Amino acid sequence: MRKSREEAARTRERIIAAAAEEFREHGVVATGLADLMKAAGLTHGGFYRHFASKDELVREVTAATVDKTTSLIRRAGEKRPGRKGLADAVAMYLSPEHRDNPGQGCALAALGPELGRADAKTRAEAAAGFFKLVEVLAEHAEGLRPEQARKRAIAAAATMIGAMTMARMVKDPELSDAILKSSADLVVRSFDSSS
Amino acid sequence: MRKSREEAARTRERIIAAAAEEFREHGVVATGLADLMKAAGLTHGGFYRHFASKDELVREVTAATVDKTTSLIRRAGEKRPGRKGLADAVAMYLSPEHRDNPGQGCALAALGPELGRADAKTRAEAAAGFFKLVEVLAEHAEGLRPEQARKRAIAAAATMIGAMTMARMVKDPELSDAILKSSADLVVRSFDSSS
DNA sequence: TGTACATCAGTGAACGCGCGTTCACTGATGTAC
DNA sequence: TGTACATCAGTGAACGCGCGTTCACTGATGTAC
Repeated sequence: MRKSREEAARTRERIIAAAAEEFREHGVVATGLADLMKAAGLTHGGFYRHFASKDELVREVTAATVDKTTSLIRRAGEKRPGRKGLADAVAMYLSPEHRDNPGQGCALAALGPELGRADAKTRAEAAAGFFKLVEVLAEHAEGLRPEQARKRAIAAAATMIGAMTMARMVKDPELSDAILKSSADLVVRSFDSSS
Repeated sequence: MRKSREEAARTRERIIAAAAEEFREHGVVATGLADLMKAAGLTHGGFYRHFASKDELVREVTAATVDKTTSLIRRAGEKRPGRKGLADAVAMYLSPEHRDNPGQGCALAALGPELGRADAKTRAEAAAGFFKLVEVLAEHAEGLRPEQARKRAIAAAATMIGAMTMARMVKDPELSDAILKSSADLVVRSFDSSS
């Protein structure tokens, strides 16, 4: 039954990918290893050939997903220069598509408080992801001192994450859309140097 | 062993209070009924004399806690008129004390994504709580049309909840404080009519 | 290059444990006359 | 107001179940000569 190293490495990635989706969709604690291994097309016994514990998997998933989300946001913001790029990036994050597909989206919005209760390494990965998102946003703050840009970007990132979480919680589509729209407006406005 | 009706009613409240703290501190799924009943000074067998299921308790806890948080914020904002009252309310919500005591604080910040995955009634209670918070904030928006005030208040509430969640996740005290401070600044600024 | 042996990815059963829920029991409280 | 009986709040043991983790086993892959 032994598989080649390449194949084993691919299996490991498959487990991480399946876990990333299941965790973001149902929560970390609510997702069992058996469910998640089945989603990866395996039986649960093989899990420990790849990870020392569920916590280790959570750590790896957190690191992988926050990086991926940040890259997507960065790329969305690079298509047009300056404030327009910012608006594009924010619109992508605060889109109905992102709201309706938590399994593919931002881990900070899907798992926020749970990551806050995770072990130190996982929390550190999550925190690093948050500040990477902050950096991406800060790059779009033209005409502000770097220090000021960073402050605005921190608040903007918090707004985006809170808005996505609340938009998912509110079932009424009109109200949920309003949360996304109002928050996107605030984020873009928040980088104006005037106020 | 039978207890009087009054005492039984007090017991019920004690269970809700204990659950409210345990849920917000450790998460709903991660909190067992036995733990929570012990925290209320009872054995776990008596739980079902008061609630039909864990889900029913979650629903009641959600309704009770979001109401309580909103009242606290409202009261904090009533001490001084207008924009100053807003600043007071926001400062209370985004305080290090609130961050360091999730068990006593806002359920939306402590349980956000988990409430989004809860059953319809619980989610509705949580959503109602969110919009009550929005109303409280909107009351402080002087000089804005009601429609505009509501939009700003929605984004402000999302910012507050996201900021609290991230501030709890980020362990470095300086960075965590910066999240609270930057976000509080944004929320207060966001009600300026100029921009 | 071919052969013999060690390794180990993945399977599936099993481990102890804690989960939400049920139940028989207790005895104080509530109700009916 | 006093008595007899029904009710039911709370206890503690037990239910089946799924959890994270372990383990014996398999057979293909990797390694050594």
